[in-house]
Amino acid sequence: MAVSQSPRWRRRKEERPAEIVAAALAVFAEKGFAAARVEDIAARAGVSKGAVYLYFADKQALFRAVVAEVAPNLERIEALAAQHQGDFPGLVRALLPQLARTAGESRLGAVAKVVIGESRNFPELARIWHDALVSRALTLAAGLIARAQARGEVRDGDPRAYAFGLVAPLVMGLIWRETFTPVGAEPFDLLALARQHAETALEGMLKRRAA
Amino acid sequence: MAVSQSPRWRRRKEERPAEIVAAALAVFAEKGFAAARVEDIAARAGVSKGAVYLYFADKQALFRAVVAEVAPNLERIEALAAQHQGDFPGLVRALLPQLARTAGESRLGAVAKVVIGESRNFPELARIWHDALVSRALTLAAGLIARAQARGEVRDGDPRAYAFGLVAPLVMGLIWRETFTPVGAEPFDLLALARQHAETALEGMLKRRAA
DNA sequence: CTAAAGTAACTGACCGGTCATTTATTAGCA
DNA sequence: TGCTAATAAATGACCGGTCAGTTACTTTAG
Repeated sequence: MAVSQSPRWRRRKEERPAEIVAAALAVFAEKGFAAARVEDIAARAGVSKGAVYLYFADKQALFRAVVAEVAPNLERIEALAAQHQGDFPGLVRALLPQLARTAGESRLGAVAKVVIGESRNFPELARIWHDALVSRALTLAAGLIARAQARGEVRDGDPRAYAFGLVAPLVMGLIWRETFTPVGAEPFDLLALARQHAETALEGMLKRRAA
Repeated sequence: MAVSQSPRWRRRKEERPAEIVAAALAVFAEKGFAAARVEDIAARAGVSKGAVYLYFADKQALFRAVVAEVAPNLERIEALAAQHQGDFPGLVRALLPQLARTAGESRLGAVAKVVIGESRNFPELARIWHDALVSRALTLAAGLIARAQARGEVRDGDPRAYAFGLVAPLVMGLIWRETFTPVGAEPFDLLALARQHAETALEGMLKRRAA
């Protein structure tokens, strides 16, 4: 007999880590850090639990890899901001919707939710997330605003607070989507929110034009 | 001999529940729902683990009690809004800082963080929180805005989106305080944020006065 | 044939919830 | 007033289940 059985599994040293990280992202997003079972992550990656530990030292290392996977999405935004030529309103009108789109596509919001929820138990994760993403994004925005103030486009006021006011509704919308929409709350159209908020915020921040 | 020993414990049926809820609030805020140990809550309340189960059916019931404990803080705000006479700007200038103060004093932010973090595992909690607090607050704000629009004070636009833009920075600030400040991020002055944001948001939302 | 990729059974710790037992308090009675 | 029985508050040892991480073994592939 012995019809050449297809092997029960294959050795795929190269692609395993990425597959495991993708699976981990999904399971962490769904369950949070503590409640995510390594065995479920392994199963979703089509691998046994033991195999996960061939590539990652422990569960936290796995989560760090997930954060590293999601973080680069910010860079698209940073690039966009850096090469922008026009005035402040044009920048905001381009950036906010782009941010809404990027965040909507990636699982950024889901990971953010996990970080927020587990920050006290795993401060290390909160620090990584803060340094790699949140702080950078806020500094970027505050810098753009300060420059616009220097050019006389934007009113006086704490640039960090302005930056907060600019992005918080979007972040809030993301968290809303991850937290309340699944339990039956009315969903938000992130993109529409971003567009209306961009206009409102600009109206609030810009100096009145000389008539 | 028998020098009257002070008893090892006392029977205090009346005050136990409140004490246990207070302890639970602290421990949940610090650890999240899943990672909070009932035994730690009991210890902090000065009671054995078994005693907790004399007053609460299970861990979730305990969390529901915590939510019920924190929720009424919103009612002060609602009352303030209901009895307000003046115009929309006055209302916003009163409400936002008051919200910042109330939220700052109570452990509202801490509980919110827990709800966000565990919403997928305990959707029941998310639903309770949404119905008892978030939805009510948002509906309240949207209603006030819609009325101001009807009076011609506020520009056209989705009232819910405006409401989001109005409160999101504060909520974000709360979450920031609970999540990133403990790991060394620069803290925010919530009250100052509320004040500056109130002015900016008003400038953005109000119709231009006829000159 | 050998190295390393992968498996699966196993271990040890942890924790929510239970329950038989102990102890404070109250009521009843002389 | 002092003694005792009855009651219910509170304890803490324990059980059952879960799960991160380990390890002895099997399978693939050069």
